[in-house]
Amino acid sequence: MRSFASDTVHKINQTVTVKGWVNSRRDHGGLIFVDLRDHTGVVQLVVQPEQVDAFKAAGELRDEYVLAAAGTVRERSEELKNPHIPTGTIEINIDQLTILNRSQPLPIQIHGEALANEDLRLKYRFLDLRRPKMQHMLKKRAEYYAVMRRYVEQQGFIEIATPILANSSPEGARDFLIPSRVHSGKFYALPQAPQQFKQLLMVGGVPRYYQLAACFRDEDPRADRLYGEFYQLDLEMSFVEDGEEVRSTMEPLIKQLATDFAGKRLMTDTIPRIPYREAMETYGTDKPDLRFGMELVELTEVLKATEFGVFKNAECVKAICVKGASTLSRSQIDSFTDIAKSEGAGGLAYLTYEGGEVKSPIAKFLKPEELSAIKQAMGAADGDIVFFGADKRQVVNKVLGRLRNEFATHFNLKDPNIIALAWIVDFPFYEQDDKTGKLDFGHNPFSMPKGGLAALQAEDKLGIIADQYDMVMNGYEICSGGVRNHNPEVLYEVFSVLGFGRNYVDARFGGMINAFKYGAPPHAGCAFGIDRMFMVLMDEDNIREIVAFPKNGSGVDVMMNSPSVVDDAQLKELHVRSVED
RNA sequence: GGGCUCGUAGUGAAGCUGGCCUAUCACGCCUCCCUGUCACGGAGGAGAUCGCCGGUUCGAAUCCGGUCGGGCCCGCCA
Repeated sequence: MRSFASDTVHKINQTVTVKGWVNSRRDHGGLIFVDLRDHTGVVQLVVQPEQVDAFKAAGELRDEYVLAAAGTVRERSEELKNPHIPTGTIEINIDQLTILNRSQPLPIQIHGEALANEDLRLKYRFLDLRRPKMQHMLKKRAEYYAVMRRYVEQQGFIEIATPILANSSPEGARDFLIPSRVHSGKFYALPQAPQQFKQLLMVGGVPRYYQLAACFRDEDPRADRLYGEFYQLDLEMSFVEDGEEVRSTMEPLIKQLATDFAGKRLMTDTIPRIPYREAMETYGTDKPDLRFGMELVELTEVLKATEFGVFKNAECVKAICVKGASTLSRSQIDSFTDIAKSEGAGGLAYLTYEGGEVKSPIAKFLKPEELSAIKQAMGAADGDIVFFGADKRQVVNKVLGRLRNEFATHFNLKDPNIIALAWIVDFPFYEQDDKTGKLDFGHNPFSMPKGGLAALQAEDKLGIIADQYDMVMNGYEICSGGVRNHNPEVLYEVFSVLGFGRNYVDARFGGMINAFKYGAPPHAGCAFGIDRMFMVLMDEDNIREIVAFPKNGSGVDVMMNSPSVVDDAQLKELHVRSVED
């Protein structure tokens, strides 16, 4: 009967068979130790020369050889116990040892601290996955899925699969296209999200739908964004007209994941709802990390009479107070200045509070009453530095928002044991392009404008609010959702504001809008980015660390060599011309 | 598409203000020794045209330009 490594500790004086990989071999000439590793851990095998065949086989072992070993579990004498491993109190005296398979010398080291380049790890992912940390990740991920499924099913959601071969959706991300063999010149697209299908399920009478849905987007990746494919916990509820119902339905799950599942503390038990504009003004971003304060403080009024040109000529002046920042060296401040410039700032003005006075290259340009008003508004004390942003409002928010984040990292304010959650609500329905001045959808064209048809008639289109909400976890957007627009007339109008006629809408979204004409119930939902949320819960800052087989940053699977060229015959069958043409 | 950054034995690092680099160290690999190790130890050995191409120079891992590849970021991600 086969035993796992970790179980053998409970089987003293029993005969066991263990199977696994050679973690290490210590050959003392007349006595050979083998650390055998399986998914449960490591156990020490002892091979004596008296067991002639086993001893001979043990002599041939190398790292990562695969073996089956049978023998008797013995308690080690006190001085031989190893407190560093869970099975260190026992060892297995081996009678029989079979080499099941051999391994070439490893291209990457899989134990120890020094990790190979990520690209090499991905090429040899099957070896990388043998590392205990990766084994733990895989197991934990399965548990994570189970927790989510259990919760949503308790809430009455039922899982329904939606098509993978779907339709191109021109308004969103770049599609992955699949040429149709049967219909020459036509294409399927892999779904960017099951958005339209899940809304159709609502029309189809499903009260609550969920799916651990694969989503496909051909956009350049980031550290927190996979290339190509990722998973969402996708949900939709019918007869819901208030997004609050969706938010309050899902909150307990996320809290449970943060606490019971990930073993962290919640920053606040009540999850704040922060309007988009407030988030932008207070944190300079719509995905604020709320584990720390350092909020943006408006100083435009305080400094409206200033004669300091940089502030005087700016549309907006704001600042953040960085506690204890006076320890920063000049060159460190310079590097933060570079960051500010990279976000569009002209420079980075600051006031240092030290020894009861203000030190700064700009202090002499400010009147004493201005300096004291700033100090008071910022709540600055000795040891702090106040950093300013003075520019167009949008630029100031962006620069200070970025700096807030960078300073928090620098001063270790991001406590990994805390999860800070927030709902960002009331997104603008439309946004204006900086350069072209053209209006476009801010978020999701399928969400309901607050106030419905009447609101869309408003003169100020930028003031129209979408019933749309995101959940933010420690500075990462982990969920996006909305109350959907289930009214065909309102939906046509939403596009009409941008100059798109009915024909346009019918052509692109005909499947869905047609359905809405046959008694669509009001509905709302959301989708959680499973991979990204898991990354945050597992304390990783690279999303590829928590995926078994991710593509690299160029969208290449370096292990399987995809994408790859295909035969001309295949292309011909799909009515696709080869690249040479 | 753009910006920044990295590329040195199988792996991870050092060297990189040009010459003493005939490129250093650790892990791994090979041979031999070793009966209580646990990342065993000991002796010896192999293994690198310093990503690639070009330039500057008496001389380039080192400086410059280009190129390829990785990473991070911007754009993009309804």
